[in-house]
Amino acid sequence: MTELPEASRPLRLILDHISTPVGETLLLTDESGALRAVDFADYEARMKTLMRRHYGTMTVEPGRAPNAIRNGLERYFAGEFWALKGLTWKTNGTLFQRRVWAGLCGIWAGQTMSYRDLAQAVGSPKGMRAVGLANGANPIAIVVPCHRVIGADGSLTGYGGGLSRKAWLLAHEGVEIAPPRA
Amino acid sequence: MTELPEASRPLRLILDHISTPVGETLLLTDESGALRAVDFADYEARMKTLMRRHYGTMTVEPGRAPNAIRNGLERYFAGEFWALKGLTWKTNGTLFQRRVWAGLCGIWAGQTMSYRDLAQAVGSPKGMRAVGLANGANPIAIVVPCHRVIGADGSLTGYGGGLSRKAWLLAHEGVEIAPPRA
DNA sequence: GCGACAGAGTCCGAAAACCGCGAGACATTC
DNA sequence: GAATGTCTCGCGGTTTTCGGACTCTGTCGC
Repeated sequence: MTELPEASRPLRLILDHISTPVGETLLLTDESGALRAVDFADYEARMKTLMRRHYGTMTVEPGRAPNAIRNGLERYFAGEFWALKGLTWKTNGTLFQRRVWAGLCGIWAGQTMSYRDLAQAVGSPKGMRAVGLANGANPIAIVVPCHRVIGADGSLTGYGGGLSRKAWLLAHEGVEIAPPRA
Repeated sequence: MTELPEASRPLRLILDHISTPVGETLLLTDESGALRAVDFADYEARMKTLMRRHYGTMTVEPGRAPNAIRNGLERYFAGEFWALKGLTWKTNGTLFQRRVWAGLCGIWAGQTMSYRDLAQAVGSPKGMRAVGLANGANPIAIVVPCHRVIGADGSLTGYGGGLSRKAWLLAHEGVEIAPPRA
């Protein structure tokens, strides 16, 4: 992981919870109010290792995320999908990861994209598998919509928070997906 | 956020219902107003898997089909069989399937054809069974009259929406069919 | 640093299963 | 003997399934 100049002082993060239709969800924000992570409560351990990889040492204390962020998520779950567009978030991944995550933000609610096509879009036509990895390393679930990437054949194929959540989110956005293979 | 090229946007479909003498019926139309599927409400699941096979992922939202289509079907059920001739529909099957479906449209109301003869007509003299499959995969019931194909011995033999509907439709069109059993 | 390895994928080919049928071979019924 | 019924097989296009090969990147161990 590249080190960034800010490393001088450990990052101070604030941990908040909200409850959503897909379960208790964690919000990690920094002192400037920017979103640093969104993940599901049952994956808290993974989120923390991810944060540590990206930011080295840091402090985490319980608190309340800015209202803009809490409201944005609530409105998303109420059906106003565009409410996530304006949220400010920061990540610290590799160049390739940032490209992928940026690409994700180009997929609107109700759309999907295959790993292959996303790989092509970010300039690594054959890197669909790598895109899968970068996707899985996305720290900001839901807001950076990694759940909108599916297999080239239209199957769900995988999601860090569990396939059922991915299915729920896509259905919520009005996308028809093949049933989980019977 | 970087501008990313065209995420392949899934097909947007509109789902409408009409009630007919053979039961509640589903109409699926696309944004251009073309018919993409007609099926019976109690077979909705099958219709969706069929759509998914043909179009991959898609979004489906309730709405109203164009009046031309609704009226066409109503007039058909009122006895004006030719009212379906002008409707525009689109399908996405294999070459063979398209040939079969095109062949179906050559059978007028009041006529029937055997699977064998239809197979011959589309250039696969021995492919009567394959014709049966293609027939069953016809997404646009009634409008593409797959119900007008019957066994070589004049029996009904099969229909995706149930034999009773096939019998009703043929009777409605004035075709005499041997009674189911004696 | 360097190298091995795993992973939220995809394409390809082959084989098998699936059927909305037909025809031929027989058995059974008047 | 015809008429009717059951059975078996051949037919041909799709779909599904299964392996295998190929690909690119981040991580971890040395």
